[in-house]
Amino acid sequence: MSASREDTAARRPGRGAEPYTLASLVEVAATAFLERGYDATSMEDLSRAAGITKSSFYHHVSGKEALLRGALDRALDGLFGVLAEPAALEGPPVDRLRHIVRRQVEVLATELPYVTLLLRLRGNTETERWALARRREFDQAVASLVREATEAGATHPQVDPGVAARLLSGTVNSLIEWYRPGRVPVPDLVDAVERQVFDGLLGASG
Amino acid sequence: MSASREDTAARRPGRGAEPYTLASLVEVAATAFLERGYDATSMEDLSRAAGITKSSFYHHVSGKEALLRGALDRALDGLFGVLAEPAALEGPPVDRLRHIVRRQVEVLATELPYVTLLLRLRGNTETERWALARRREFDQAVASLVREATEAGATHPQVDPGVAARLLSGTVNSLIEWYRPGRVPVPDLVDAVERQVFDGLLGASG
DNA sequence: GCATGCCGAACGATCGTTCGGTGGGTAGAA
DNA sequence: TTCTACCCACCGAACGATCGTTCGGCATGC
Repeated sequence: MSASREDTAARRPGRGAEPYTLASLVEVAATAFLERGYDATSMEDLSRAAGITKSSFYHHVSGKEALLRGALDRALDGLFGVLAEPAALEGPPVDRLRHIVRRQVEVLATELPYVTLLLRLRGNTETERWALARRREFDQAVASLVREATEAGATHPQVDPGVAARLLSGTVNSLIEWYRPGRVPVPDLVDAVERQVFDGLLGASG
Repeated sequence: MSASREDTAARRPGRGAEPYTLASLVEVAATAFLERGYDATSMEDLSRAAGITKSSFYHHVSGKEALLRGALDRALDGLFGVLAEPAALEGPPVDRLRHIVRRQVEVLATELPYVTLLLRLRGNTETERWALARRREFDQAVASLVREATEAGATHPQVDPGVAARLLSGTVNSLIEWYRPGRVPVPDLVDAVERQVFDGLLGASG
């Protein structure tokens, strides 16, 4: 019975506004980090974006690193969720790779601020290094698939599979540098990236 | 006779070590920025990397932003130098594009720390916004070439040329995320990127 | 009356930058 | 050669500003 505290979670604050949940503040933070960068964004900036003072902001969040951690968690959950999908686990390597690339583009577009934060990490703190390690796991899963596809004779034999995998990831991840919601429809983006990655600029399936 | 001061320029310091030129300190700084990021790198870090104290460091450099400016200048000079080469100005659009991509990879590999700094800018200061504007010029020159190639019927007609150009730049620029000198021979890298960009993973030229 | 959301003020730490001084080497006069 | 004046790379210490974070108090609603 002493655990009845959880039932009253997500209570409204005094005024009629929406409550400041951790997730909502992580969203605010990630959006700000996307524009100015993590280091260059102060807690003053974040609290102002949330509409409260800096000290009030600390009433809801334990610190700056917790916001980073929350955002990175969300990004990594999205990416690893793709790897767990049935179409990413069954079938010929090339088809599985194709599915992962398409879904990864969707995740990048949908979770843009979070994934951007993940891809810009430098590994300066323990939290950053932990996230970088998990991100490396994801990249290595994709690299393994590229290697399998190469061994199956589906790709350029002249290009080192490791290098090819890095260029593949680089192409997909470069979306964060220019894509912004609403400009290009996500389905069009998915198709464009798939063509560019598998067929190149010149095109093979004429 | 009061102008004879210039003749004694580039004099050696007391000890037999090499002098601290602006270019040499920019190199030290860019290397440090590459690892930890610009904001996260302190002047204390830089001076320690140069082997002198922070105050001595300021004897040779006017400030942190001057180091950034120097590094960005070097990166932009390298990139625009590629655009000025004869092979980038004459011939069919696709051939010119191919040459630019190949040379751009070489510049990225050769000037890695400087270009990395350029590609990670957020536009927080006036200097950063100036460099971003010049970088946009470069990207637009490449985008125009992609558009020309598309109009000549050399590329996928289904993909928007603007998106294709961004993916192209993204693929090339993603090198800074993983390439480090000595791991992969530059000529191999150039070939791999060219194939990936123009023919894709699957390959078109049998 | 008590918990909770909010705030102003201030904390210590660290940042980029400045300043006064010092020591060794050099050039010029004796 | 010796003396002297100067220059310049170098340094320790401290500056003001800003950072992330903490604390004590005020108001509101159950």
